[in-house]
Amino acid sequence: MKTADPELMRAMNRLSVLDTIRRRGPISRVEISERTELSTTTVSAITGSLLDDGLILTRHEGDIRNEAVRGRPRVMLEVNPDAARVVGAKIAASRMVFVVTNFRGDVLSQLTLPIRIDRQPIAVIADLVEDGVRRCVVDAGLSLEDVDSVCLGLPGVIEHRTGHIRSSPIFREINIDFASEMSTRLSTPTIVESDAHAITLGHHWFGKARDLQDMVLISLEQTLGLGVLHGNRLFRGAGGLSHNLGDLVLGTGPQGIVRLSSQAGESAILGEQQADGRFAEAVRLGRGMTHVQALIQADDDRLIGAAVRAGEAVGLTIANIVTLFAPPRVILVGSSLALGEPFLNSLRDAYALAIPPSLKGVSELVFDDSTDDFWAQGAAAVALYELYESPWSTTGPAL
Amino acid sequence: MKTADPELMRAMNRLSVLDTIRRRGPISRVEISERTELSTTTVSAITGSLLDDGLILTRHEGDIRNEAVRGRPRVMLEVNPDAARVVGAKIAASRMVFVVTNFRGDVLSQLTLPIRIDRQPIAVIADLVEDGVRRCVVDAGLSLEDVDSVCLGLPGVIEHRTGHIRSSPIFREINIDFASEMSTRLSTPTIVESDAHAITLGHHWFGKARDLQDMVLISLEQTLGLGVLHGNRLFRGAGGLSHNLGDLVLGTGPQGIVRLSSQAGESAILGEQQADGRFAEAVRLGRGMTHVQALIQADDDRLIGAAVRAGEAVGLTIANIVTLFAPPRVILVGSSLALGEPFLNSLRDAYALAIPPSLKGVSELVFDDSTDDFWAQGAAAVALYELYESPWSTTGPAL
DNA sequence: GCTATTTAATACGAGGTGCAAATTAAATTC
DNA sequence: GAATTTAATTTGCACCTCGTATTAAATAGC
Repeated sequence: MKTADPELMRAMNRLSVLDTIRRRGPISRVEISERTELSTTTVSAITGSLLDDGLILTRHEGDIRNEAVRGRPRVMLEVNPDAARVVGAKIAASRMVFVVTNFRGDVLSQLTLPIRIDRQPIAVIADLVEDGVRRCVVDAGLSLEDVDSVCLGLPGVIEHRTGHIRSSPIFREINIDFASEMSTRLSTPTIVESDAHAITLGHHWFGKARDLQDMVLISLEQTLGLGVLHGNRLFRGAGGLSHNLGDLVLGTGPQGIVRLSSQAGESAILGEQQADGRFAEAVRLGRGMTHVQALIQADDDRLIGAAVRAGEAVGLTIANIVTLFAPPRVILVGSSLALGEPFLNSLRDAYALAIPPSLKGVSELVFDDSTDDFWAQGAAAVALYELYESPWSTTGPAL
Repeated sequence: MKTADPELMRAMNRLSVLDTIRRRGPISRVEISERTELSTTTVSAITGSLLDDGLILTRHEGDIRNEAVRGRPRVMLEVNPDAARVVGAKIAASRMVFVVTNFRGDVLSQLTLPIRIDRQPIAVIADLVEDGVRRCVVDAGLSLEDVDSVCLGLPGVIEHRTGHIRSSPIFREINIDFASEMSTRLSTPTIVESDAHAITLGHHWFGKARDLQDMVLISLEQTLGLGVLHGNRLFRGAGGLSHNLGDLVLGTGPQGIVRLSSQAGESAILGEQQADGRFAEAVRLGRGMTHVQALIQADDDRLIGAAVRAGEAVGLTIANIVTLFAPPRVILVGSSLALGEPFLNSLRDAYALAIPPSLKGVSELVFDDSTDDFWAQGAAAVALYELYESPWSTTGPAL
C-alpha cells in the first residue's frame, strides 16, 4: 500500500492547486483557496513553488469583479503554456492524426496522414508513426528534444500500465510492447493508451464533460470502445486494461454467440455492402461513414436496415452500461455517428426502452461529432495528465 | 477535492497499520513496517496509539520463527476482539438472518427468522428487523448500548451514501430512508447496504477473496446483484448506487426487451412451475431452491430446461462483466446455485463460449455455497469497515 | 493630494507527521 | 556473566499545513 508521508501530501495538494489553475482559467489565489479548501498560506506557498518551476504565470489584468471594488487587486494565475510540449496521436486503421500541444493543451500543429496501415507489419507501422510524430513536431517549429512525452491512442485492448497492446485491429500480432518500441525510436517517453480512454480524458479536459466528475464515453468506430471517468479519474479495469465493448455479448442467435461488434462495428455495417465494391475506396480513405450517410440520404434500404440494427444494439448496450455505472452523462463519439438519423433514432429508442425504470433520467445521452483532431488532443491530455501528476522538478523542499 | 493535511496522512497510515494487523493475524511491529513500508518509528507510534485506544492487544507468544533465533523476541500484535461489537443482517424476502460479531468479525450469536416479509408495509418490516436485532444482541449476552453499529444487507438498488432504498423486492414502496428509520428505532448508527456488496466485502475479509485486491461477485438470489472490489475497495457506481444485474438486457425477443431477471431470477425459474402449486410452501419457507434441486434430481424436464436457460443467461452476463472489469476472480453466490449441475454446467459452457479470446484465462470462476450466516457476517464486515476507517476516538494529537 | 479603508498576499510561529540515527530492552550464545 | 543479536523506543530534524499578524496595493472620502 502507498505510504503517506509529507512528500505525498505535498504532491496531492500541488496537483490539486495546479489542476484548479488549469481548469478555472486565470484564477486568483483566494479563489484557489476557496475551491481547494486549502488555507491561503498553503496556496501561496504552493503557487510560489509552481511559479519558481515555471509551470504557471501571473497576469495582472483579468479580475472580473474589478471596477468599483476596493482593496488590493487579485493577481491572476494561469498555466504557463510553454512549460511543456507533448505529442498526441490517434492511430486508426485508415489514417493517423498527430497534434503537438503546449502545456495548456492548445494545439500547436496538426498533421493527418490518410494512410491505410491495417494489417501492416509492426515495423512498417512503427516507421509511419515515428515519421508522423517527427514531422508534426517540425511543423510546430520544434525539435523532439523540446517534447516532454508522447501519447499514442489506438483502438483495441491496451494495457496502459505496461504499454502493451494486447490486441488491436490494426496489428496482426498480439501482445506488442509498443510503448518501449516507440520510446527508443523517439528517445522520448511514450505512452500507449486506448483511443477511447484518450478521448474520454479529452472530454473531461476540453470537451463535453468539463463539469463532471463521473461520466461514461462510448466510442463507435472500427472497434467499439468504452471510457469510464470515476471521481475525476479514468477507471481502468483491474490491471489497467482498457475495455473492448465489441466483445460484449448481446445474446445467442441461431449460429451461436452474437457479439456487439458483429452488429455495430464499422465493418459489420459496411461489410454487408462490400460485395458490390462501392465502398472500397471510401473506406480506404477513412471516409466510409461519410459516404454511407450520402447513400442513406439516397434511401438505400439495405444500409438503413443495417444502421437501424446497429443503433438498436448500441442502445441496448448503453442501457446496460448505465445500469452498471449510473453515470450522469453518456457521451457517444466516433465515425458511426455519421450514419445519421436512422441510426441515432433507433439507438435512442432502444435505449429508452431498455433503461430500467429506476434509472430513468439519471443519465443524459450526448452525441459528439468531434473530428480526429480532438481524439489526438485527448491523447495529448493523457500525456499532460501524467506530467501534471508527476512530482516534477521535485524542487524538493520548498526553499 | 479532499485536502491533504497531517490529519489525513495520519488517518491513512493508521488504517493501513490496523488493516495489516487485522489481515495478518498476530503480527510483529517489524513485519508491519515491512508490509506497509512505514518506518519502524512510525509503526511504533501508531501501534502505541492503537494500544492506548484499546483497538489492538499484545501477545507475547506466537512468534513463529522462534527457537534458535537470537535477539529480543518480537511482540505480536492482534486486533482486540472486544474493541467493538456490530450487528450484521441479511434481510431477504423469506427470511432474515442476524449475527452479532466482535471487532474481529467473529460471530458471537446468530439468529434466523424464517418469516416471509415480502410486500409487507414498511412499519411491519421495520418492527421485525428491530425485533431480530434486539433478540440477537440479547442472545450474545449484550445490550444495544454495547453495539457500535448495525448494517442491514438487503436486495435491490440501495444508495449506500444516503442510506436510501431506491427499490427493493421486499418493499412495495420506493425511495425509503431506511437507514434513519432504523437508526432512530435502535438508537444505534445503522447502515443500509446492498446484500451483494455486503457479501463481497465478506469474501474479501473472511472468504474466498482474502488474497485479492480486485474481484467481482455475482449474487444469484431473488434478485441478481453485483459487487465489484477494485483496489481493495468496494466500487460503487457514481452516487454510491448498488448495481442491479437483473435489469441488464440480454437482447430483444418477440415480445420486446428481455432482461436477465426474466431468465435467471428466482421467480423466473420457479414461476413457470407455480401453476401446479407444488412450490408454494417451499418458496414461502425460503427453501425454494433446495426443493428445486430435489425435483431436478427426479428429472423434471421443465425445471431442467429452466435451469439450463438460466445458466446460459448468467454465463453470458458474467462474460460481459469480465469484459468490462477484467477481474482475476469471479465469485458466484446465492440460492440459485442450488439448482445444481444442469444450471452450473450450462453456465460454465455459456461463459466459456462468450468470453472473448483475448481475456481467456484472466478470470477464474469460483462457486460459493455459503449459508446465510456468511451474508450476515459480510454485512457485519461493512459495519466494521466503517469503524476501522473512522478516525476513531480521534485520540487527537498523540500525547 | 493626503489619509482611512478594504482586500490580497506574505511572514512567522505552533502543532502535527514521518524518518534516520542513537539508545534502550530483552532474548540467545559462548 | 559478558558478548552478541534483534526489537522497540527515544531523540533530533526536516517537512507540511494552518491561524494570526503583518505588509502590499488598490479605492473612497475629504
